[in-house]
Amino acid sequence: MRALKEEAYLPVSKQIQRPATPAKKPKARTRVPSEATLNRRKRLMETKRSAIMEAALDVFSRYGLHGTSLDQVANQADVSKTNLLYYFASKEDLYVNVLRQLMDVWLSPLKAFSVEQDPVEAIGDYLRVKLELSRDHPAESRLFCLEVIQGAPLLLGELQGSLRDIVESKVSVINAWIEAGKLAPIEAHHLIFSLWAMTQHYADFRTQVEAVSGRTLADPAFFAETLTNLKALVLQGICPRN
Amino acid sequence: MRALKEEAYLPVSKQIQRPATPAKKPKARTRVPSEATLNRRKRLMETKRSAIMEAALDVFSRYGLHGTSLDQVANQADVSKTNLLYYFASKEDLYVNVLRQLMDVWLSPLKAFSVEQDPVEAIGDYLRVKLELSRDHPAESRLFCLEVIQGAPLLLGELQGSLRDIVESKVSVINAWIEAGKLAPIEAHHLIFSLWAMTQHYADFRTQVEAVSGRTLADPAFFAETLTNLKALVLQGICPRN
DNA sequence: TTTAAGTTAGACCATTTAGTCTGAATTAGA
DNA sequence: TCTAATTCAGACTAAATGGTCTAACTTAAA
Repeated sequence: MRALKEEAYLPVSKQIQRPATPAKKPKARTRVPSEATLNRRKRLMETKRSAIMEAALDVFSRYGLHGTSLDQVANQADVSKTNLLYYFASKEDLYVNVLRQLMDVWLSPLKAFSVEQDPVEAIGDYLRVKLELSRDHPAESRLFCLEVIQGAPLLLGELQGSLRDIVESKVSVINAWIEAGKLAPIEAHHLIFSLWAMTQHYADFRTQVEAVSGRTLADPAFFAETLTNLKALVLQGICPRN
Repeated sequence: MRALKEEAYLPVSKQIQRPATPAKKPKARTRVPSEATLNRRKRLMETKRSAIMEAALDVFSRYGLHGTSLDQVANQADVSKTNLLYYFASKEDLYVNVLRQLMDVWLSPLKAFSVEQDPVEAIGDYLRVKLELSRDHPAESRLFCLEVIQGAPLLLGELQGSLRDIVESKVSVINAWIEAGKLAPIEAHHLIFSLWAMTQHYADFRTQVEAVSGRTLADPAFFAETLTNLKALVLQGICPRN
């Protein structure tokens, strides 16, 4: 939601404002807005910007980049197309911005893993948090999936960079757990992939899950049942113990 | 690949051929093609039809329905656009045909489950077969995923019908295994969802898997490693035994 | 050779849609 | 009140594209 490079996103007119020389001709009474004013303005615009991006996320995640028109997004955001293009240079620009914002939300839960934790608890928590994301942010999950399926042309850098880095660091954590005898030996990458797959499945394949089982994560009982079963599967497996 | 209602797909000109009265005026020397001729023709056309559908699958799975143009498909299939539209009434028609064909391939492995089998073996085999599908038919996996993500407007009937039926019957099998003490108690639907998710992940998120791990299922060593780990995870879980 | 189906290139049309431009209305700070 | 940023409706352009149509060419069976 945050984490954007200051005014990088502001419309051109805004960007070139505030000349380098603070007050060239103070006596001339040319309107030089105060800091406070600029900040308020900035906040307002950021709010609207966010609203547009939220609408875009919703529509893009349902119809894909090419299946979505700017008019659709503008309608959904309750904004004129002209105004939309005042905030974003192009459809691709909007799409990229939505995707980048998404990555932040999407990858943060993994960062929680640390060697000091009890692995059973850590992984149980991770399943819960990811499943909550699937329940509360299905659009993010689906759009991410859509993008990756199509080769992630716009995210490849992120995937090979920050994602890969964070995964590697967590692989180390998992390996440490295994060496300490707290976890059965398993290749950590595959464990992570499986955790992702199992939890995101309930968002991405929600239609199929609902068609087959008649239920969704929105149903609290189903959510609890799902979490319990995923934990049992991952932690205990399906072969009876003793 | 098969299973289409006889001539249902043939171009109009073909369909209204062969008048009900077999040989109204035999002496008139009007060309009435022999059975053999018609069959050969039909085979040839079916081959070409398949080639077009294969090309379509490839392109659709990469760019989605809306991201794909008929020209792209025609080029990929090495056929003129006119010819393509001679075989398929419209882009949607082509798309639907590709999807339907896909479902057959996609759902067959699950049918193998039966109560008589040893569950460990059956589920291990299932993981292997599904992982092979992810390796050998990634386009099918991705297109299916794309369609389901977007609400499966064209497959919803199938999902609620034949898919649901087959899942229910396999749920019974799994429950029987559990009651026989051969499997730890787990909700069968979730087990099935997890098996799907874990295996298809390697096709659908192949880009991400490759970005993070640097490897794909095309690498035999990676395939074997993946299968071993998925089996271990599902069967034994990650908590150390004894 | 004749014929009909299959095939093609390419012109063509209609629609959608990304993006531009204009001119006016609105808002809010100075 | 005055000004500049913001917002809007709507006309407009340019490109892409689904789909039609035609006229010619190919193929293979009769």
